[in-house]
Amino acid sequence: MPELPEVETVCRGLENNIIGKKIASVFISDKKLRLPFPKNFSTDLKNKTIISVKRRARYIIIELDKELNILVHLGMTGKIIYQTKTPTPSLHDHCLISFSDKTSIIYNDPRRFGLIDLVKTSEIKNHKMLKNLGPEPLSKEFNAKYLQSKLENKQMNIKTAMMDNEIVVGVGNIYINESLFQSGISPLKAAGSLELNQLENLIINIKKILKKAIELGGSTLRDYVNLHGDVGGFQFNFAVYGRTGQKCIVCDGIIKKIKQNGRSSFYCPKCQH
DNA sequence: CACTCTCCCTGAAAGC
DNA sequence: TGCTTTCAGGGAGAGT
Repeated sequence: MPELPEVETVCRGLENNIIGKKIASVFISDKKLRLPFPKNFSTDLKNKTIISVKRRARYIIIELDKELNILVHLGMTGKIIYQTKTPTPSLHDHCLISFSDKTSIIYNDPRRFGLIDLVKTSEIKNHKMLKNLGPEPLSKEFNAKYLQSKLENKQMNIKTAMMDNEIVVGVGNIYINESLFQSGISPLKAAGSLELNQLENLIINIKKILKKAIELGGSTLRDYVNLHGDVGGFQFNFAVYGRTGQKCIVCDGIIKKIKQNGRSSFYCPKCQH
């Protein structure tokens, strides 16, 4: 499941491989992703050149010439695969962009939770999916004072609050579970009840974990983009995620699994308070 | 306004 | 073994 580090990895891979290339042809499937493909998608893209690849939250923004941008969200199961030979669309391939040098990128997404849209440069900031997003987790803007101001008086549990994209973007289920564990904070704790130093600690751990994951993702970047379309050697050793019933790695507590707002939370009841 | 629930979707895994 | 059920989860929008 692509969380922010994976999206960042994909962006860097695209940056290294498709900048300056000219789009020769575009194929789209007849199935719709979270939203249908924009009208005239294929014809609008034809003969455009890739200028840059950027990321905002978990969205990939592929900038083209003529003030046009492809907005991509990988959802749960979306993948972008770069190929140097002419591909034929296979199962769950929903968008295939071929360049004039015969290379291509393929968007594959079995569950179709992903999203592909076309946005004018002047309209990016006001795009429905982007306009209400909070700060990037690795930015200076995401600090304890800021977080305290957003969480004060909130009764909602801290875990759910941290997954709210208006508070901070790109902190998915796995990473918030791990970050709360590293911070010794129970996912059940009311968001507004945390002390400033606890928030500081939580933020440090979120940044640390995300950075580490990006580093690991980055190290296998070449494989990811060019060969298999999956993250090969990228392994994160989770302390709590998916470890229901197993022993805590720091005390003799047993990892517990609960549901919060329809999402699984994993924590050690003995060392997270 | 604050918060929770539902839905979208397929495939892997668990249950029977 | 094979069928059925559950679960996974990002994010918008509906519901309370």
